[in-house]
Amino acid sequence: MNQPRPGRAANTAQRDTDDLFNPVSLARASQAIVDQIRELIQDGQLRAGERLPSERDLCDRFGVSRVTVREALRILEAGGLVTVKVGARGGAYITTPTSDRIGRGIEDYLTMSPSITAVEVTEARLVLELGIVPIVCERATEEDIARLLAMCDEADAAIADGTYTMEMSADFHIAVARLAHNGAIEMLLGPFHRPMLTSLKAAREAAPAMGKLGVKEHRRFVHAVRDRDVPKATELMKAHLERTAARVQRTGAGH
Amino acid sequence: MNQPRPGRAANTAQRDTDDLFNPVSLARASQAIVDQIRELIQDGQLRAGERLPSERDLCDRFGVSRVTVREALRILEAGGLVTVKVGARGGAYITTPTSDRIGRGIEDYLTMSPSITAVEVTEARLVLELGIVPIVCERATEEDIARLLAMCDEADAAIADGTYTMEMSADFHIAVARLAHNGAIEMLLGPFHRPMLTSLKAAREAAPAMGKLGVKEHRRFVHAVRDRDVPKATELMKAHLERTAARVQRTGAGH
DNA sequence: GGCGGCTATTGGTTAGACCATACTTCCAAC
DNA sequence: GTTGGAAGTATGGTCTAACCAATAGCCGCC
Repeated sequence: MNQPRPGRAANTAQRDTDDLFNPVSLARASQAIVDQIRELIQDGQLRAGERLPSERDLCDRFGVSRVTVREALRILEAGGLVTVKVGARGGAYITTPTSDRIGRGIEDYLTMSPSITAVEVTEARLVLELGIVPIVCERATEEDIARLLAMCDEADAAIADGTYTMEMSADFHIAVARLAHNGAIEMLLGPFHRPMLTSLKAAREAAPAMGKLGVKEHRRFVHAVRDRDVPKATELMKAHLERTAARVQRTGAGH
Repeated sequence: MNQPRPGRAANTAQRDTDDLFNPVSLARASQAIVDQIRELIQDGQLRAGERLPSERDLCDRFGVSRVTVREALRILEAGGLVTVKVGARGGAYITTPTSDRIGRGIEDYLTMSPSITAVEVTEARLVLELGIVPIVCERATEEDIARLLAMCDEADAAIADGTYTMEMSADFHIAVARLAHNGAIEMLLGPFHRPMLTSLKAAREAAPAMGKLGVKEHRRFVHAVRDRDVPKATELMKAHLERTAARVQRTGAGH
């Protein structure tokens, strides 16, 4: 187990004296590169918009092959830390993670983790959507409220047409979340809607009547927000969401 | 622009008849592979624990080189959808994303997105931590409460030693969140603590006194939970968090 | 019966090559 | 002079072929 150091490999910063329990191998050069670049970004030594050296340059600097550098870039790209462009003046540009990309990860987790039940997802959503009501009541501008009411009008029209969809309801809730004017909350709440939609679509018995009642509740909620009536808005939203939650529970925990 | 089909490349499922607007190149074979495998996972055709074919097998099946397959695997791995093991019987195993990995993404977003201020992060945390109080009061078992009290005891001891750290406070809050017995909430709340810690550490004037008061508040909160007194527990947690929030705000929005 | 080494499988990495893309430059035609 | 296109160049995307490293499982020796 302690031969004269076999191959190439930038792992296990080898120490000759056999002092006990030395760290045991980083294994995977690409990950080491990722860590290094990630740290540079977090330290602010690389800022959004800046361009990393070309892949071939990075090979020289890190002392690895292009394949390895490219794998590192793929990982960083998957994490939303860089975007890669082709062509002259192409390369890896530092970028700040978008809520979309992170949302995808959260959504994957909510959807695919077997330890997360639909009931839990619903509950978490309830915590978030109720929690923001006071903030929304405080910050919503007249334009914000007008926009929400317009959405209600559209929804009513869609119901009359028979073209109302669950997506429209989800859009309303997302629009409400946006009124908190808090990017962190928006990012957290966004990913909940697709999993909820699939849960609900599986359970859409009596959809038209449901939709009609839902829009009515939406509108009353907007009015409460307009009146800055936090308790009433909270109460309305709670009833609205719990009715939805009941439907999810009735359908069982399946995703 | 319509030569006899230049090279290899499995993109742009070429159609000879020039019917209008054919899809225009997937650009990046590795991404196409990722999409395919991701879909198989979401459809349930690949389940957690199952093993993908070896890289060399996948090359044959997808008709691409090993480099390309490996890039795809790196992306999937970064998203927490597979883990790759080396050696005989190694390979890519389907896994369900862990909250840790997703948390890393959220944390990156909270930390690095310039559009997210520390104030927003604090506010989002407040929404979550207050929102779960009723759930915690309902679900906390005697053992849960005993464990929280034990943490308070340890914290007191650490304060006496002068070894109390912000991490211990964060651990307490994480433990509380765990009592909601809701994986989704736990996943959302976890990532907040590291950004908060760095914000707070930057601002730790008068840390010792601070810590002492904090632990006292923790203990009173646990007592309220034990008594299933939702309003009181909420009130205590709110005061506790808002005191923290005030410190963050005083220090400015810097991350 | 248990232990140690062989072997096969499989991921990790390298090197060098070629193609596709997109920006730059420059020349020629109007 | 302006404009349009052609050549040049930098850069990512992919391929091939090979070797190294880690691991599980088998087999033979003691």
